[in-house]
Amino acid sequence: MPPRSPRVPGTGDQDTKSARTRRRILESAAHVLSRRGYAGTRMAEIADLADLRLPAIYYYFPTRDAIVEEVTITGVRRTREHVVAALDALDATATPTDRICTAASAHLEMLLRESDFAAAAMRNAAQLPEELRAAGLAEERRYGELWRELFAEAARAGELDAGLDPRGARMLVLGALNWAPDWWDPARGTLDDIQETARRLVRNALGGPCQQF
Amino acid sequence: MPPRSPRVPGTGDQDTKSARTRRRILESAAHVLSRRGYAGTRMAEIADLADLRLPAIYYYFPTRDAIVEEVTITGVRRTREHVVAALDALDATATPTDRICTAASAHLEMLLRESDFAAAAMRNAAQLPEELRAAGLAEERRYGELWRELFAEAARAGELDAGLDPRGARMLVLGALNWAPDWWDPARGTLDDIQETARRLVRNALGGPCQQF
DNA sequence: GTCTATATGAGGATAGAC
DNA sequence: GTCTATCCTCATATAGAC
Repeated sequence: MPPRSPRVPGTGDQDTKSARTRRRILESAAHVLSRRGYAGTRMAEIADLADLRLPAIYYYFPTRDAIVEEVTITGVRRTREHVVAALDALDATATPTDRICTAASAHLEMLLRESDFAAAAMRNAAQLPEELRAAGLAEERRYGELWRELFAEAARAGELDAGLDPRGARMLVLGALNWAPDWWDPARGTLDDIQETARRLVRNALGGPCQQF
Repeated sequence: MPPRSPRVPGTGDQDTKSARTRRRILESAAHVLSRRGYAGTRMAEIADLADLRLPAIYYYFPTRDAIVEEVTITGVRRTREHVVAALDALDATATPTDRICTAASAHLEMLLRESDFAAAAMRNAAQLPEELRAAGLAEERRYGELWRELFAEAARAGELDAGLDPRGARMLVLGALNWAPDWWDPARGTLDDIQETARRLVRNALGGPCQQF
């Protein structure tokens, strides 16, 4: 019998062997998915990475799409949780601009270091077949809402250049971050470097009243 | 015998029926490729779109990969040509910042309106198998060089925030643009609107000495 | 020269017996 | 959990038709 969903919703699975194997499958799938895209993701490659024989996967998941669905939804959820945690850790004196920069930094961290899940989710959303895309929609909306709110706060505070369309600006910023897995090379610069550059670039970009200091 | 390469290298094909059909195949392939990704691109879907029976494609191209290769290389080349043309049309008084904004605007135009080729090339570069990626490398490098030079000019002129890593900034900007096909919806705003937002966002982002005016 | 109908064969997801 | 079998989808080959 495949392991059931975790009893404590936010906490993750128990640590039985079965739960570990299931996790290993998902991690492998996330890895493959993030580099090969939806259609290029082969069960055999997932199995290899997870160090399993292919049919064993069917003990844990009914279909390939079920794996993809769980990976993408998890990717978005974890990213949101990570970003929320980073925002919550901010001082109450942080400005809306600070909050956007912090969110960008956390988003990038998730994408580049924490988890293939995030990369798999963000990079493939547009390529998923209709049913799968629909399954992830609620989670995506929730994360989108977070960013919409961040930009809305900045706009209200007069920290968002009034010449910018908020939606366009928000999507361009997220695109800049989401594209990073394509070119970022840990050998050419630390994660910290690129986060620093991203924060600075974003801070400039929002460009309310002159930001240089 | 399949039609030979055009006699006049820079000029594109003649307008024989054969040349038109060949073009139709490439356009269909670009369309499919840009939405489905490399592995998801089916010959049958290309054939449908091109209004041909599948085997007819093999009269024009030896393999699926040959089509993908031509689409991606063409996509990058056309984008570069379009951007170069936009830059050449600029006044001699244009600043390095103006030039970057113009390039960004032209890049976006290519991606969103001019051509599925551009979207197919940019969105799939990372997913291509080794041989295909190698085939497009020269063209990609050439386009990359153009952007590197644009940023270098800005840096020399003191128009690039000294706190920004030039490579990181450049790649983040390009990512912002390349992601646009994922979310831009012509029904929600004109191309002009998003170009305007992109130009403004980029101008802010580079953020040399204060840019507000 | 420009294509169509049909065949082949590989690779791949899934089923079922062990 | 594994091994083997099935069945399907797909790129590509072959043999012509017009």
